[in-house]
Order: sequence, then structure tokens, then C-alpha cells
Amino acid sequence: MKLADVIVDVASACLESMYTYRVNDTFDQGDYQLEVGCVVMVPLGARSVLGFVARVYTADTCACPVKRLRSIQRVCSQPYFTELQLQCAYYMARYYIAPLSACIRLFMPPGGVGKVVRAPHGEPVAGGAPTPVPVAGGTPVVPGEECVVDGARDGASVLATPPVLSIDTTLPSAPAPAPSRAWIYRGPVMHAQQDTWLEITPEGAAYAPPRNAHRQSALLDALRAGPLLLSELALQFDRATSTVNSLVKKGFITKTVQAHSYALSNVNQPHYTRPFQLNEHQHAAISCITQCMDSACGQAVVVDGVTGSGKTEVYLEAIAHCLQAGKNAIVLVPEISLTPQTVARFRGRFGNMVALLHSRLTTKERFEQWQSIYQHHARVVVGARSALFCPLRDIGLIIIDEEHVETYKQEAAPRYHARDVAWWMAQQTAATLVLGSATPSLETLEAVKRENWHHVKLATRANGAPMPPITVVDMAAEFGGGSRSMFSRTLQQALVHTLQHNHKAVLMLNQRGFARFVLCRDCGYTPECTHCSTKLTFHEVNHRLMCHHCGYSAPLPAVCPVCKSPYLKKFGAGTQRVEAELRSFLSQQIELTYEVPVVRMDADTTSARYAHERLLDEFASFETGAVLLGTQMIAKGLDFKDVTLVGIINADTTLNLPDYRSHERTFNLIEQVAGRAGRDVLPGRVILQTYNPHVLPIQAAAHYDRSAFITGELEKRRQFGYPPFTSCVNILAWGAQKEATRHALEQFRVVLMDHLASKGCTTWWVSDVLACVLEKVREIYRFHIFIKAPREAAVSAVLYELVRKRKTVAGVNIAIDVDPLSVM
DNA sequence: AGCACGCCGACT
DNA sequence: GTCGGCGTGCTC
Repeated sequence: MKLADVIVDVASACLESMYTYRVNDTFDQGDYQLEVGCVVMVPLGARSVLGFVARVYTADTCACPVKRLRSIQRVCSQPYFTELQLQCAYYMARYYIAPLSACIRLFMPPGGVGKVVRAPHGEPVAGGAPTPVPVAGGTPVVPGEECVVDGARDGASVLATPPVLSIDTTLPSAPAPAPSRAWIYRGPVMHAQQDTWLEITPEGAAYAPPRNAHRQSALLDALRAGPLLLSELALQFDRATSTVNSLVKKGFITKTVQAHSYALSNVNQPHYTRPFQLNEHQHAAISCITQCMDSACGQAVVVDGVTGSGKTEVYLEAIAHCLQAGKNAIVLVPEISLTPQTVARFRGRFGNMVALLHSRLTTKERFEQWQSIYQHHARVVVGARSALFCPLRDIGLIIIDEEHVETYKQEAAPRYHARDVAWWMAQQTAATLVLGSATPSLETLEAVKRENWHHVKLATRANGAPMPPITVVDMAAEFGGGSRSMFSRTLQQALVHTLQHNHKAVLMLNQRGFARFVLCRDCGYTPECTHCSTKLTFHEVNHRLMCHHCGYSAPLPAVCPVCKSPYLKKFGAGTQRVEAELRSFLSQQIELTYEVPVVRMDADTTSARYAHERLLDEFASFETGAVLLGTQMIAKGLDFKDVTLVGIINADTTLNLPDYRSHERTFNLIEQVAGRAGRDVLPGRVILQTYNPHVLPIQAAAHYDRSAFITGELEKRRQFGYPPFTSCVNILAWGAQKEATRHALEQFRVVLMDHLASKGCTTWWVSDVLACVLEKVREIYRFHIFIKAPREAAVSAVLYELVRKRKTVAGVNIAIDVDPLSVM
């Protein structure tokens, strides 16, 4: 008996998602071989669903407790994941307490795998005999193509229905046993293309078409030079298809259909040279990585280097070594740094072997890149977090650049961290994991100690340029000294000086937790969003109050809606306001002989596709001095030789967020931005404005003293029981009804406490049910429970059981976030 | 008795 | 997640 284990694609944490199905010997539907990794259509209860094949085997008996196995209805795709990737999905499902189907879905091609829908009422349903599937051998599934399958249960349950005893034919008889509604498979939006090749036959070569058959003769002439694609001919000839068909019918040309090859276009000719002479630190880093790769036992290397220390060169060398050894490489880069500049460095070196996967591509573009990997054309994949799940085989090297950034953690199920999944993969495949950062996360530094990860330092900038000195300006003292400007006198002088020399400046406004808001001076009222528990942000351009979470906007009221006071004051500084003040300040400086260009980069100006790149290009293009003003998005990947001044307008707004990582985030941000100044021969300087000049993250950052920061921060984490000294879990509940949501989470907490007690988890610390800092977002109320467990506790295993047993509450969602990065 | 509705458990 | 079974309770 041929069987297959199938992970049904049904999003439910409570459902055991793996089932065994029979594989019919007479199985002939669809046109794909049944293998591990295939998408299949299977019956489940009264409906049909899609599933993913996890195992194909032959057995006489089945371990599962069912009397009668049901059969797979159709194989819908080629295999999309390997045995190893399947294991990875199991690991993620267990560790992150996520539905297995959600984990395996990560490996599916962009555009998805289609869906099964219920046929509309009255749809003719095939009885008994298998419905012929409108698929010819070798034809791929196309969107909208339908595979109709009888919805009735096979045999048993239909027969089990009691016979109708009534002989009164005027009354409607008992409801028919489960009216068979058909289930229809609809192929995905994206599907692999087919190429139609045309070739001339010997008869065709000898054939001279009649004088009036212009199209036929032209077409045959074109084909005499060699085979051509129908799509190419169609561009050149009108009505090519009909001409082709008539010639095919007469036997003068042949038509062959082939799977389209998604080879990557050779945009840049690769030049396999080293663009720079590498310094000794880079050599040391490279040899450490190559040794790890050669020993092939799954090791990790932390490449710890300031911005400009040449990490990318190290990556390129490591990849080159990996390719030479016949293995392939994945490079993960934060979404924001996936600029054409970054991509060009990889393409410049590895040419058309580089595939690119990130969210700003259209689905079609992503699909093409994915196919190029699937068809083995790509050997280096550069992409965001999810590129980890691309179908690249023989992975020898995984590089995670800017390892510390929080975007590597997915904020929806499965709530995985790319670094941790990559480490699992590296260990399983004996690949080497490289983690690059100027400010490695505390978790990574902990792993260096506990897991014996290698730690190499690129102490200096690659070109020997010193890190720019940082001047801390106490804004409280400035304010006390009579200045009301958001630019301190130190920053003003430095700006003028920089621009006088035709150098460029970067100003960063740390906007997180510091948007512009309105306050009534008489009663203290602040307008809040009616859909979210956030203060509304004032926008200068349209003079409206806007919510950054749901997009709600309202006009700025003339008087306070509560006390009717006309004294509504605008507090804080948005980028627009800073831009206005900056322009006005610059225009008053008589020392500046030209109008200084100001480029503003924030969420508003970068929303359009490629706007980010365009603004950076614009900034780079100025021959005179210029100012780039932006939010934290300017902290990354910006590399301009003539930037000599970096100003951080408000360094400390991230300090006071109610989140245990806020100090680490602040420190990292300062380090990252500071590195933007003086990257070349021109010396740079950094001016850091703050109201908290003496706190550790600011002081340590100002002196580039990371070890002081880490020592202090670790001590604090140990004292308050935060990672890496504990394992944390955040349990989040959300729903449209506030009290029902809170109540559901409180019920969950009761069950949780019982469960922990029964497991002997007495040392776990479990918070009360708390309203999230962002209590309401888009009319949805949010509550959470925070758990701190001993570091060595099997947190996931303990909670997994609980989640599997838990009863769901209508209208309330509960999510488990293992190792949360944000608890807002 | 007949029907509407809502909860609960199965789903291979 | 979705479906159907079955129990409860209301109405004719």
C-alpha cells in the first residue's frame, strides 16, 4: 500500500496538521510526480484542502487510528522543499510554537500555490467516476484552471446514513446525505512560463511558398537561420501564431514546448578581481571563515567591525571561496540596505549568478528570481529575512549582515528570528554562518561565549580613516542658556563650517517615540487617534493631525475640544518642521555663498518605489555642500566620501521607551550614524544632542566604548532578569472587544499557571495581564503577558503542549512570541 | 413533534 | 479553520 504523509494547509494551532493519505495506484490526475515537497489536494472532513507532502512510503499497516484512509486527489506542483527544509519547518514550528503549515509555507514560491474553493451552488458535480482533469500531459497549472472533485465522502459514511423510512412522497424526504458540493483547485497567480520553440523541417527548408503568402515566406526565412521562440516571432510578425499553425499543419515547421529557463540576465559582466587591497584584519577574518568552511562542521563567525571597516569585502571573498568549493551562498541584508549600491557590489563580483529577493520587487519579479534559484541558475542569493527559505541547494555559507537589526525577527506567525533559523540550518548542513555587525547584539556576544562561535574584529576602517570624534551637547543647558533652537550653537557652527568647505552633512532626527504632537496649554489635552491608543502627529504640509498606525487624519482644531482654550501648542519636531527651520537658518548665514540643498528622507518621502535610492543619488550628485535630513533610515548603508559632519538632533528619544532593549537600540543607533562621517580622507565629526548627557548608552557611544556599555547593560539585564540571562516569551492577545479580549487572556493565564505548576516550572516569572503599550491599534485592543523563564528551561516544549490543548475563543486571537524583540 | 441555534469535537 | 452532529429550548 502506497502512502503519503501530508501537512494540510489549514491555519490552526490546535489541529494536528499531519495526516496520512493513500496514494492510488491508478493515480493519474495532474501531471506531477508525487514526491516530498509537492503541493497536493486532499480531502479533509467534508471539504478538500491543499497540503504539502512530507513523506512518501509503502507500508502494509498504518500507524494512524483511522479505519479507512482517504486518497490524495491531485498533485498540484513540483517539489518545493527538500527533506532538510522540511526538518527546518518542524524545528521552527516547535521552537516558535507556530502551525507547521505556516512554517512550510515559507518555502513556497512567491505568489503562493493556489487554493481550493467551494464550487458555487448548482455546479454540476461528478458522480462516482473520477472527474477528468482538464490537463494535458506536461501542461502546467494555469490560474483559474479547475480540478473538480466530488465533495462526498468516499463510500463508508454515505452508506452509513440511515435509510429514509417515510413513504409519504409529498413531504420532502430527510435531507440528502451531505449534498455533494464540488471543491475546485485554482492554480496560483504566478506560474512558470513555457517557451514554444519553432524549428524548420527539411521539407520546410525546401518549400517555396506561393507568391502571395508573404507572412509564410518571411517566417520560413527567419527560421532558416535557426530555431526561434514563438514569442520572439510574435513581436516581429503580425498574427504569427496563425501563420505558424498553418505551417505546422503542413509539416514545414515543428513546434516544441519547453519549460522556460529563468536564467538571470547578465546585467554586469563579472570581473573577478579584488577591487581593493585587503588589510590584515580583513585577511584574518577571511581566513577564519574559509577555515570554517573547509572544516565543514557548521560553525559561526561573528565579524565585528565598525562601519567602513570593509565587511562587504570580507563577505565577497568568503562567497568566492564558497563558490570555488562548489557550494552556494545566501546573504541576508536588512531590507533598508538592499539598495542598488549594495546589489551592484555583489553583481559586480558574481555577475549573473546573483539572485535578489526583497519585498520591494513585484510578485512577478520575485517569482522570476525564485525560479532562477529553483532552476539552479543562481548561486548567490542576496535578500531580506525570508530569502533564507529560497530553494537554493548545497548551501555552504550564510551571511547575515547588520546582524543586530530587529527586522530579522518576523512579527507575524511564525515569529522566527532569521539569525536563529540560519544557525540551525548551518549546523544541519555543516555550512558556515557569518554574522556581521558594527554593534553585535548581546545575544550574539553571548553565543560567542556559550556556543564557541568565532569572533573576529575589524578594528579599523578599511582605509585607515579614524572614527570621527563625538561631541555631546547637553540640550538642557542650551535651553537654560537661552537658546530656543533645535540646533545647538555647536551644531550651528559646525554646519556652517562644513558647508563653507563644500562638504556635506547628515542630520538625523530620532523619530521613534518622538513625533510632533499638540498639547492644550490650559487643560493639558492632547488629541489622540479614535482608532488607536496613540497621540496624533501634526503634519505641517497639510496642516492636519494624522495617526501613523491606521492613517486616520483630522484637521487641526482651532480651539481645544475639551476646554475651548485657543492656546494649542505644537510640541516636538517632525522632519518637516526641522527641514523648515534648517532652511531658514541656512538662508540667514551670510558666510554661505550658495543656496544649500536640503534632502529630506523619511517615511513620507520614501514611500514610492526606489524613492530611497533616488534621494540618495540626488544627495550624492551635488557638487556643493548639502544636508541630508532624515529619520533612522539614514543610519544604514550610506557611504559618501564628502560627508564630514553628522548631527544627531535628539539622541535620547529612544531611551525612555518601555522596552528592555531601548538602551541597546539607542547605543547602536548612535554608533551606526556616527560611522557615516569622515569615511574617506576628509576627517569627520559627530555632534550628539541630548537631554541625558550622562546616561550610559550616550556616554559609552560618545567614546566608542562598547565594552563599557555592554558591561553595564549586561549587569542591568542580569539584575532585572532579562535576556541573555533568561528566556522570555510574550503572549499577546488581541480582539475588537476590549473586555472580552482581556478576559480571554486572563482565562489563558489561569490555564497557563496550572500548566506551569504541573510541569514543575516554579521559578518562571509570569506577569499579570497587562494592556500593551500600544493598547489599541486600528480599533483592535491588545493585551499581553510577559514571561521570564530560566535560560535553560525548555520554554517552547512546555508551552507547545498548552497551546495544542487550548480552546479558542471567538473574536480573540492569542499569539505566542518566543524570544520577543519588542513588547510594545 | 419539528425546527432553529449554538457549542463541541473531528478532521488521515 | 470549517464542517456537521447533537443537545437545548422554543413554538406549533
